[in-house]
Amino acid sequence: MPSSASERPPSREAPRPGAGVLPVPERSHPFRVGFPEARRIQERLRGLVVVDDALGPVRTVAGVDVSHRRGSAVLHAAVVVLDLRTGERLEVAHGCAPADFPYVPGYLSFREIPALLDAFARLSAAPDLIVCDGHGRAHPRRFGLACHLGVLLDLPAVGCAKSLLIGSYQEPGARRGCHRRILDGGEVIGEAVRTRDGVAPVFVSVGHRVRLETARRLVLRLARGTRLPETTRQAHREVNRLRRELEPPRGRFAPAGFAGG
DNA sequence: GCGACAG
DNA sequence: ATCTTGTCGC
Repeated sequence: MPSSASERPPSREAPRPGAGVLPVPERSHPFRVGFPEARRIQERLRGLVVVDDALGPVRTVAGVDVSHRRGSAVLHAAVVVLDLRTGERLEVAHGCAPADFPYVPGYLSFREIPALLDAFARLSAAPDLIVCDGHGRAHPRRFGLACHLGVLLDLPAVGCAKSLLIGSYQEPGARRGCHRRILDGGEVIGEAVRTRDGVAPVFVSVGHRVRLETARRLVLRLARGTRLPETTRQAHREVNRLRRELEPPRGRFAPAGFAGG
C-alpha cells in the first residue's frame, strides 16, 4: 500500500532511521521559477492548508532558521528539535541551497525553503510541530513560509514573525500573554502576541494543521523569559554558528580546497 | 504614482 | 538577512 505522506496520521511512527523527513511527493514543485509562476504555486498550494487542529500530543518541536552571508551564493539552514516538556535538545540538522531566488516580501519561502528541506532531509525523525521564523497565513495570499513548509512536509506548523508583513492590529496589553487579532480586509489572519512584559509583540499565524489559538498557546509556552520561542533562538544561533564556520568573513581568497572545484 | 514591505 | 562596538537596562 503506497504510503502517501498526506495520509500520515497526526502522531506518526518515526520514519525509518536515515530516511529523513521529506516533502509529500505529489506536492513537490520547482523553486527556480519566476514571480508569476511562484504566485501560481502559492495559489494552488494554499488550498491544502489546514487551519484547524490536526495534530497529536506535541512532544517534539522543531525550530528552523536560515542565514546568509552578504555576497555569498549559498544559504544555510538549521533545524533544531527540542522536547517541549523538558527543553532537552533531541536533534539538530544543517542544510544548504543556492541563494538564487531574491528576497522579495511575499515570496520569502521560495528563497528559504530549499535550504530548509535539505536540512529536514537529514533529520532522523519528524517533529510533532514546526515553529517558523516568519508568517503563515498572515500573508498577502495567505500562504507564507509557515504554510508552505507545513504543507510540503504535511506537518503541523506555526508562523512566529518579528515584524508585520500585511494587515493591521491594535497594541496588545503590556503584559505577557496579552494578544490582539491581526486583520486584513476584515479577515483575521493572525495575532500580535506579547511574550514578555513591556516588550514588542511577536506575530503569530497559522501555518498548517494548527488553529490560531493553539498556535498562540504553543508560542507562549516556548517563549518563557524571552521574546522569541526557544526553538527559534536555538535555530538562529545554530545556523549562524554553522555559516561562520563554513564561510569565514573577510576572506580575500577562496577557502582551502575550493580552488580546483 | 506613492508608500509598505516576513527574512 | 547582513554589516558591526559599545552601550543602556533589568
